[in-house]
Amino acid sequence: MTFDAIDQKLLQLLQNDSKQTNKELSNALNLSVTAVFERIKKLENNGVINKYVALVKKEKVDKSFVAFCHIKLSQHIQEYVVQFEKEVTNLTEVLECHHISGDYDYILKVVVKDMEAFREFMVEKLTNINHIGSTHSMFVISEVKSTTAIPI
Amino acid sequence: MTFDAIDQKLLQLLQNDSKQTNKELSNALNLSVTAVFERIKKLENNGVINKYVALVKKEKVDKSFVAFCHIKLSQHIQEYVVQFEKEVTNLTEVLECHHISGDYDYILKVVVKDMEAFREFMVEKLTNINHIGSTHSMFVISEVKSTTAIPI
DNA sequence: AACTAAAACTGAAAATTTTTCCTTTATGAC
DNA sequence: GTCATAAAGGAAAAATTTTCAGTTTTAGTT
Repeated sequence: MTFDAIDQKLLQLLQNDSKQTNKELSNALNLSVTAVFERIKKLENNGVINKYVALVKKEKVDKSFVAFCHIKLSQHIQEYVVQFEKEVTNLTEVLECHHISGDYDYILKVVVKDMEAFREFMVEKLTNINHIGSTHSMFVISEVKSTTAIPI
Repeated sequence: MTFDAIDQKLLQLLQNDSKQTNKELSNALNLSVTAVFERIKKLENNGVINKYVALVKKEKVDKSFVAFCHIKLSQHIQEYVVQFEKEVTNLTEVLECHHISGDYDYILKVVVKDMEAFREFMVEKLTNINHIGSTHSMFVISEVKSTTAIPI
């Protein structure tokens, strides 16, 4: 699909606050409520808007510790790759897993309570997955920026 | 604040789909609509729920290229740190910036159109920021898992 | 320039949801 | 048992979403 300037603005607004009413959006965009409604539905139907979610502040739910883990597989057999990706996806502590270029195969973003919980996660969950060759972890000292808003 | 099992379930539900009506949530939780409403308001007021956002599929807005950039500052003077963090925060292509332990000072998640756009981003924006010592980029080959839902 | 079809817009009405208000229930302290 | 507090439920009110019918705009064709 194709976006005009209004769609772009609308996506920006919704990426920052999806609880705005169509009336508020219609004011911001100088459109009628119905026009806003229809544009949003179109963006949803075309899969541009994927889902709507509540973002939880991790400190408030006692998950303040964030780490990035690099992982290398022992061998790059397809079977191993598929199994690793499946198992890592099932770990709720792993918010993100990306297959990347470079020295390591994957980078994971892991969220847990504290360093001790991270140790447990590594020992009991992550390294229990088969075919992991080596890992290298980096700990987040402070979160400088974190947004879900894709530039549009 | 303190969470009971219902709050936890509620947060899980809202982290996965914030567009569910209170009636749907009340069914899932075996509660009245009002009770759900009040629990949500409490979670919002206590800052547990930070915001509600629309998640956009990056492929649909022509931002399919994701890279992680490691950055080392030339010197760790506070002034340099503050300035770097401020400037990097203003770059819309940078969705995340974390100050981390390890060989590098920061890790960034960058979203752009393609490799060519990434090159431009590096040359014209990122390395224009003062006090950057060195960088090292890793490109995402495939996104194995990506969620905003913190385990609760 | 006039015509047509499609897309986008508008305002009003209908349907649904959110929010308020008041009553009831459960829990723990005295 | 009584009181105080917190959580829950139901019903009504307020607000929002969604539908609908009709109009305007746009783009392409003749």
